[in-house]
Amino acid sequence: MKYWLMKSEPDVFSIDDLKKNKTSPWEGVRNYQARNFMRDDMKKGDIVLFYHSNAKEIGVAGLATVSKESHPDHFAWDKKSKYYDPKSPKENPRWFMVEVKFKEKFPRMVTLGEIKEEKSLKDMRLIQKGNRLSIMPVTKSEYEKIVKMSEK
DNA sequence: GCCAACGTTGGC
DNA sequence: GCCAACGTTGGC
Repeated sequence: MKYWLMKSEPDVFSIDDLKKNKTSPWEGVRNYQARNFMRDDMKKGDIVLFYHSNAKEIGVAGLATVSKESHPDHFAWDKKSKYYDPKSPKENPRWFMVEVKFKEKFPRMVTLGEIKEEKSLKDMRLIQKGNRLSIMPVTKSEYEKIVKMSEK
């Protein structure tokens, strides 16, 4: 089993939205590296740190699990979708997505500031300079540390 | 709203 | 294949 961090802008889709919907497709990823993680490496049951970016409060808001493995992002086929991409035809889809399922909302957010201050998390990809990846792998120990931080 | 750091596109 | 121009991400 693997661990992941997935970024979402809470104004668009927050941990509360996921809680309400129970499951959600992770549509709209239009970056090859992030796509490759979803398409090739994410397996059902993997755990996801749900991260709120571009918000008043930035950080890990809770947990989700992968409930459906990679399949074509059909929003790319929908001309009315903001994720429409004519370069991803049905016959040869370019973009893929997984489905995630709500697991829990942390009693309190583990903020980006706290993550930056925590020495044992200094190697997290999240806080490497210039990293804009919206989906990235997280180690087991990083995952466990963040869960622990959410508890106090 | 600003802007640094990327990633993508397209002309050559 | 190079690289300038452009678009996006995301913290502040």
